[in-house]
Amino acid sequence: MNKPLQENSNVILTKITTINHLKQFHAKLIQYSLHHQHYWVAQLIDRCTRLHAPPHYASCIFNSIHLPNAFVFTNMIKFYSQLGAYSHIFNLFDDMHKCNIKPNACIYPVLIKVAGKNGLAFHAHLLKMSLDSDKFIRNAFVNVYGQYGPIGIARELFDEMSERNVVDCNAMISAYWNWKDEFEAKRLFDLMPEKNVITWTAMVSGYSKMKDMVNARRYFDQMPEKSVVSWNAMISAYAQNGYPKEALSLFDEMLNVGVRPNDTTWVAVISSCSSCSDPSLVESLVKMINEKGVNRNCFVNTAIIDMYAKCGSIEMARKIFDQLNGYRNVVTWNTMISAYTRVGMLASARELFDQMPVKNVVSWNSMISGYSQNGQSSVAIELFKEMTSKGIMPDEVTVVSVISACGHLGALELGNWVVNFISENQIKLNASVYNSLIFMYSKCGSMKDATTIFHKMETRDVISYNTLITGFAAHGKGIETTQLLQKMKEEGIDPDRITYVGVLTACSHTGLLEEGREVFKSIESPDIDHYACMVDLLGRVGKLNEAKRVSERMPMDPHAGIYGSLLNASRIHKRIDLGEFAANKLFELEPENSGNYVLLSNVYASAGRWEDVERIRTLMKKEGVTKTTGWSWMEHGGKIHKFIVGDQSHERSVEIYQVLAEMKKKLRTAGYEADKGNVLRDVEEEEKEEMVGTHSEKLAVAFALLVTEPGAIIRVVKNLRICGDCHTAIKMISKLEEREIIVRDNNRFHCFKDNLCSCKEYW
DNA sequence: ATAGGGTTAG
Repeated sequence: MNKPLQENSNVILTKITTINHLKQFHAKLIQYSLHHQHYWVAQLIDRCTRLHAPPHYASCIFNSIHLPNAFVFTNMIKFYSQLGAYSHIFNLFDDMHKCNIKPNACIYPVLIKVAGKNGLAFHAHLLKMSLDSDKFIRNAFVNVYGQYGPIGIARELFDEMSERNVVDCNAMISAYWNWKDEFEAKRLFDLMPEKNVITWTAMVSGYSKMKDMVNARRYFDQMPEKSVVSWNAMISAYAQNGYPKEALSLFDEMLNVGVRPNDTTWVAVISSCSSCSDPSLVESLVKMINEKGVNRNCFVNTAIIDMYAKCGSIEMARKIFDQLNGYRNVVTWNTMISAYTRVGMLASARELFDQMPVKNVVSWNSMISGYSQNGQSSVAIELFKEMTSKGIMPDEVTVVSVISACGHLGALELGNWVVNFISENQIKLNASVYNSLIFMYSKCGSMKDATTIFHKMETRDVISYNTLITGFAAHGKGIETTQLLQKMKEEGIDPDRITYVGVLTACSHTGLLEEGREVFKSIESPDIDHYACMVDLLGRVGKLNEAKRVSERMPMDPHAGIYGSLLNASRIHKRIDLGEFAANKLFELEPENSGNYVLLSNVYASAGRWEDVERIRTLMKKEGVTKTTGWSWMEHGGKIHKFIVGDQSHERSVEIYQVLAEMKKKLRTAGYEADKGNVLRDVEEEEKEEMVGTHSEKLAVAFALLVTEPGAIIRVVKNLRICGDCHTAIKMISKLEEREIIVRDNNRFHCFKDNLCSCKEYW
């Protein structure tokens, strides 16, 4: 019965389309005692490869045979090659030698593919064994060099071939596309005497890679015949280049002409659906998947998890994730981790991260960027340090997140360490890396370095411009931002809404009224943030009535930012009536934000109305509103130091309080008197409680004074809300000790020198 | 075939 079964085996095997079928078939083989035969074991393993069965299942089948032959070994190697499990493959190769099994020719292409970046060494090895003349092996090498480079060698091997068939030409075309050589790919395509469906599909995927949708579609439409793979290539082209709707409609067309989708099609379709963020679309797709009995391999399941996570149901995503126990790969884990970090559920993400059996660089990146994007920059940096200490090689994505985290913290020393690390380890510098560097340098106060990086770039994109513009805005350089706006238009880069927020903010902080008006007029459809910038600009230059009019006449409902600007302007220009109006609006919009009470009392203080200041203070106490305190951060010696009100936790606390006391003494002697009106001021209480209630920013400043040499620049970073007396204090210190002090107060820089502060308008 | 990155904010 063995013989006829083998003859029909192809028919039987192609009917196995799910892992459950495979298991049933395996049971049948055991029933007929055929499960020890080389032929059937090899076929089963091949099915495992095609169906993406879990590794333990395949290795269980493999281990059930006593002495595998070349066929079984080859298929098992193919299985591992799909998983990228290189160590397993080389172990199997060694085992073959130990068992004295001569590898047959068809194993070499598999091994060469797997050898990947080590292809060169492997090539030399095969040359020594004089195996390089085999045409399959040559073709495999064209593929390997085409993929990993140098492409010149691929071309040499291709040229040396005595006769080149379609398969060889296809390999070469794919190689050109891989190196984005559109010209050579097209030339070879035009030269080819005969082309097959694979040739045409390679052109579709090639143009898709270049994001050239017009040509991709042109070749797709011109194809004499289309396979499922051709349809997949075109659907994926749409999916990967940001046209999910087109991908889905092409999928409909595919179904209409009667082409049966395979696993790959489903993955592309599901991921298109993820980008549409349309829950009803998700429901109908899931229904279709269930009705059609789609083989839910690991890829399909992972795509489904991602789809649920991106379309709002993180619980559903987690439910499927839990059901896949034992059928997950590293991407499945990463998908779930990113699902959590995207919505800020860092604890859940971290739990999975710590639990996952195998991590890759993406796992680390997801977690690091998760922390960085959710305001936990220092944790991001900690995790990065852990990563490098474990010898895991960061890539360009890692450094982008870490540099951005350094920027948020103002951690310049650490940032420079990362820059050094990048050049030492030859990490690729792409636009994102450059952009993150521009961000970091401008956040750390060095517009010079930021500008240098900006000019170093070969091509700048809208984010490069936005980042630099925002940097100049924070440094009170208005003219520079309008010039950059001009320059980017000349370079053919369209400004977006963030560009305009940056330029308008800069105009506002520099008092460039007319320029700001011009810029605002040039915005096609200004959104609420642009209106907020205009209100801010008008308010700061003293045109308070016009500012209020703009807020009333704009086409959308004002948000807190608008009233915040009005309130701030009222403080600067001592307009009690408008201040009260804006504050009342803010109390309605943000009842939980205690900062608004403080702002209103500052308005009263600016006009010397101390009874009202006192009234607000009592009101705050009565309503149980407490000022939320934040940490102040600074960087010294590559380490981040943080301080909070009444902090005694710093290892140098005693010295810090001594410096603080000296600072006060000096200020007293110099005739400094505290600004009476500032509700944040607690000088008397501090003295009563022996400075336990000291503000975090004062502690940070004291620490900075302690650790830096006189005359050096002090860099105080992050969350420094330097108000009234602290501001005066720093100004006095800079004069007394002849130091330049740079202080960052959220997004603004204040340079204290010679009793001057370069950001005066802010106060 | 599925996963990860850079810019805004009173």
